[in-house]
Amino acid sequence: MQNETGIDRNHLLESLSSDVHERLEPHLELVEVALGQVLYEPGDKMRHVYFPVDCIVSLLYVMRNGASAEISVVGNEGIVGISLFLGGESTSSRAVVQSAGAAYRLRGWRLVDEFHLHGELMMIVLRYTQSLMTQMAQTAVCNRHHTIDQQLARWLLLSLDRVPSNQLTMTQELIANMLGVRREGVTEAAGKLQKLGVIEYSRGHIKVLDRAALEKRTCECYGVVKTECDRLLTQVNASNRS
Amino acid sequence: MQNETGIDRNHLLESLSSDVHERLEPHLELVEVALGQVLYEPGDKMRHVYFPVDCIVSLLYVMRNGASAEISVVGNEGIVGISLFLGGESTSSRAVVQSAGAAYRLRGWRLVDEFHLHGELMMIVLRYTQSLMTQMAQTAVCNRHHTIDQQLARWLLLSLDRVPSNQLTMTQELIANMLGVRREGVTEAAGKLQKLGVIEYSRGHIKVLDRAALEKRTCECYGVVKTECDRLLTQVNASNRS
DNA sequence: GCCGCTATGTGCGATACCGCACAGAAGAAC
DNA sequence: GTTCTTCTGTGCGGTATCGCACATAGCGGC
Repeated sequence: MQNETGIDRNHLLESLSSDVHERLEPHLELVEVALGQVLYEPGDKMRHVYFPVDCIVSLLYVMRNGASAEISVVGNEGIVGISLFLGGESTSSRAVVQSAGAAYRLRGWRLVDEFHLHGELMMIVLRYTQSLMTQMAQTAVCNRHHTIDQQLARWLLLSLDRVPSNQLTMTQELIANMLGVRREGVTEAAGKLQKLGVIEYSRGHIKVLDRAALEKRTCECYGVVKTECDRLLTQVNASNRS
Repeated sequence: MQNETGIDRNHLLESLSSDVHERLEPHLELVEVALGQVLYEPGDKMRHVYFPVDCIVSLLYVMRNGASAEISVVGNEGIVGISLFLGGESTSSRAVVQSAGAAYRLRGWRLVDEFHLHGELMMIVLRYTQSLMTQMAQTAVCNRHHTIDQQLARWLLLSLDRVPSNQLTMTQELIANMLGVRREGVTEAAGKLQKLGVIEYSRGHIKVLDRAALEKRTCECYGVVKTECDRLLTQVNASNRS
């Protein structure tokens, strides 16, 4: 947390006042997580929570037949493992690293203890919980009503928002797993974007060249999620920054 | 809450210990809500929360073009208005009555105050929050991967679980709005079920004749939601029932 | 350079669902 | 009863996506 650049830190941790921060800091462990690493499986009792710094973690539901769908995504705006303080201790989805990078890790009970001290951390993580719910809701809507083209654009934007650069390391196969569609569908949609000069990609590396064009091609879902997250999370910062 | 039958009460309220219960009871107002009534619109600052008794409330997202999709459903196992204690105060979805009936209404700030007393009510509503998230997640998955037939079965089962009888008052048009599909699609799926003798319906009244058959025809989503809700909510009752 | 693996591109028939148009049928209004 | 409205049934062409098969291309290992 002594990082001076301000870009590769976790916003949730950042927004804590200094006393809470000092209580947690000794127990925060900076770890590297690898692409594809599973932070927990459905039903696993969680032992740690993670505060992503420059990694992205997807909450993914995997069906009995192996097909999957991304439920929501967590980056440096959030925290992985909220079911710990919600009281369920496990979820029905898998948390898998979608983009490798660093995260702060904390023993679950330390967060839960701090949560129950009933201070600002509680308010902050509850508001974050609501923003996650917004994301899940919009994922449901998007899955029902929008084309792969729109969903890919939404997915790229959501990922881009959680990463410091304009590059993603991600094969079309993996994106297809997240969106819950065929890989060929992603190939086609990505091909269109590349022809238009909006993105550029090759063998698992995607570079976004024209963010504004992506925003034009996506559905309203991205905007809804973005706006609601901003509302729920920046207000936290504002009210706690003294 | 002095109801002696035990069937038309709200489980969340029921599971509170007597002292919390006594604090809230004077402020609980038993109201009737009508089919189609909107409890709040996206962005509305919520003033009340509702504890359904024998009504069903859908959380529905309505797109700019008017198309819609149900995000989750709340019956006597839950509470409408959780964003109040989550801190957001409003959501991006609409809460609309899907099945008329009774609900206990409570001024929002009373619930929030009790929540911040940090007792069992907090634990209970947080666990309920997680069960709602499970439902949202599964809605997203189901929208992506399953047929209208399966989704209709899931929807009927989820509604049935929240109502004391085996009857629903609900036109195919409304079901279609919930599922986010064409009305004709629902007609076809419902027609199949009727031919098989699983349900019986006419002009807005649906009677479920063979629940087991419905469970066979639905996707895994129903089971996941049911199991997870039971886990999250009965444990609460158990731990608080002294 | 060559091999082999993984990532991406493409074509084709099948299908689930949509959008629309309209017909019948059950109640409600009168 | 007759009329009107609402709910349900059905058909048909269009399209997005699927499932599968296979072709091509970039890159690492040797």
